[in-house]
Amino acid sequence: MGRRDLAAMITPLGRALIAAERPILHEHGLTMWGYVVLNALDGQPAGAQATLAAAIGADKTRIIPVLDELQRDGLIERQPDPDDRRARLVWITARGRRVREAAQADIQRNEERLLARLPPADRRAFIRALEVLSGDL
Amino acid sequence: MGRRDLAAMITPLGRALIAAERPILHEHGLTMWGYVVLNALDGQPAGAQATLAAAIGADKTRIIPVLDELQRDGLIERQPDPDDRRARLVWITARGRRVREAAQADIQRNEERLLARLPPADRRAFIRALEVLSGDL
DNA sequence: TATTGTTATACTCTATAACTATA
DNA sequence: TATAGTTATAGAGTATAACAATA
Repeated sequence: MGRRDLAAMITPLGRALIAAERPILHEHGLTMWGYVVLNALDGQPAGAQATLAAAIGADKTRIIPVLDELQRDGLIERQPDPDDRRARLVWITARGRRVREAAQADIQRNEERLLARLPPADRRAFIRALEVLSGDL
Repeated sequence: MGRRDLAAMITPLGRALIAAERPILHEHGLTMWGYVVLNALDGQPAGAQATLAAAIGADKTRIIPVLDELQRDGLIERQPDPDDRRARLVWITARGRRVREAAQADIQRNEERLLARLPPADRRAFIRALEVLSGDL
């Protein structure tokens, strides 16, 4: 009898990680999609909403309520593109960066507790493998 | 700048694996849930539907159409439990076992192509880590 | 009264279609 | 005519509520 299917191991693990993230994000006043958007915007120059949607693999209609909320909370800003007034440029604010970093610190602290169950070498190899395999999806 | 979040790497990877499985399962006449059910039943003694649902983390109502279809295709059988006639015992048939094994062989063959991108040591460590981390979810 | 399996209903998430304003 | 953003609608997937049979 061989190994279990990768998907059968990875999918529940991903689900568990998401479930663990949810309350942490909530403490920082973020939704999952809000956090994804902040991660995509941080370190990037201002771009159009369509560009952002494509970058995170979401429908353009999907992110609109997310952007509305992030803007209301002062974590991002939006402004019509002077070169093409159909488009709206989006960028992260200083406050958005701080919130994103604080949330990520808490999330990764929690993930470290899970990773602690692995021997150090396996743990480093696991991260390396994930970086490779999730490289170009 | 540190590593990416585990969930941010694992979730898209899981999604990609599921997407790759779908057409393979279709060739074997299986749905994703049907395959999950066959995997849960194989090697197990006949049990009640509620037990099965709990084992795969699904709602008891969720699996009913799945069981109907698997039974129609002769991959499982159902019979009222003589000791508690409210319950219906479910078990996999010989044909169900053959279909499950054939599907899994194709699925894992495909997964191996993905894993081939990793150095052999990392690849073994990755599987080991997944087995550990997905152990008790 | 509680539980198994079932069906019917409601809810959540996501994608598609339709609208506006610009190009 | 086509495209960016938006809104409204519809679809898929899932969970919740209600029911019949049995305990």
